[in-house]
Amino acid sequence: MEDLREDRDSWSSENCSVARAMDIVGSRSTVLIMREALLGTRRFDDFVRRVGVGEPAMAARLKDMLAAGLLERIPYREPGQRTRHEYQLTRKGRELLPVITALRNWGDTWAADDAGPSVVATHHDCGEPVRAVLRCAAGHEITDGDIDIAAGPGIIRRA
Amino acid sequence: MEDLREDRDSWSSENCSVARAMDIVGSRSTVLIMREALLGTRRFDDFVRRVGVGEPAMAARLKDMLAAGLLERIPYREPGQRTRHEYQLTRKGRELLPVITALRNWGDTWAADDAGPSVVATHHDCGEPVRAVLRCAAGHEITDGDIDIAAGPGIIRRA
DNA sequence: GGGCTGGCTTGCATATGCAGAAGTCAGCAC
DNA sequence: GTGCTGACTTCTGCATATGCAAGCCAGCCC
Repeated sequence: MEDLREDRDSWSSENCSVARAMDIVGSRSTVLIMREALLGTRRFDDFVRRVGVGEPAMAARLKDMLAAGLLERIPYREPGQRTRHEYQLTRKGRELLPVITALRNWGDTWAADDAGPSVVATHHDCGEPVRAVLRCAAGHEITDGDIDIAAGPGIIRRA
Repeated sequence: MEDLREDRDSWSSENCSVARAMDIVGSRSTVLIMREALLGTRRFDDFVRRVGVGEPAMAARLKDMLAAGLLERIPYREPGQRTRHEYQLTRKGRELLPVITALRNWGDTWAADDAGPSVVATHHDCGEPVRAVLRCAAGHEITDGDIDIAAGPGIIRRA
């Protein structure tokens, strides 16, 4: 199996999924909004208060995230209230959970408060803490970065 | 098992590992430098060329990352050359691999080029593709976000 | 039809990030 | 001691992100 790290300059990073993902969720506030959305927050004011960002910034970020398809705007109506809109995660947005979880794990280990982490994700069925881990399609868990980098269909080779 | 999502306003996000992680690795260029570092890049010029960022920005980012402890500056000497320095990942930096992998997975699925992903991480032992997945300490794989949010030692309650 | 409230928008000032071009510096080769 | 090269630093200028304060608007209540 070829490992592309051995000749890094033989292929370019123009087509890079990491870069494209960062173009969409690469800012601090977008990630914190995702954190809150994954915790169940759906309303504008709650996002503003819980994320700790100003209203103008929040409105701009939510607009970007709607355009990116991470959230969708759903009308709802509480009894005796007028129609409002809430922001619900799309599948595209929900699937960022491993990213947020990996970030939280890393932060818990390397940037935690002296008191320790404030929250822990646990498995609903068994109550054990949940972590983002690397696993191959054959089911093996990857331990010390025991991976190769192989070419995908969209690779761009160069001289 | 209590689920903190049920009363989100009973605890604050001041002590948030996600936010702290984003303070360190929250910019696009930092993540792309991590991508390259995890692919084996160690020298300034290579980082500049492969990440596609200007020299001043790269110098600033690398300085931040040294200060954050993601990289360390190691002197080396090629025969017939003067002493130089290269940037090696620390353990703290290497452990961002699940974050980068989760981002790459997500980008491959939701923001890929028509041609498909350019590279795929594969398990060195078996050659199967590697993904970041959620797993609990008891070994169960988490499927549809089947998690609760429990209090950690550093939680900050409020009225 | 006037007030209230949630959900924004506008305006202004500041801070950070990045590109591009050019200059600096260290030290081995010669 | 001069040239060369990798590794930066400096300078200028623009674009984006964010904070704060204030204003606007829709529509249900009364």
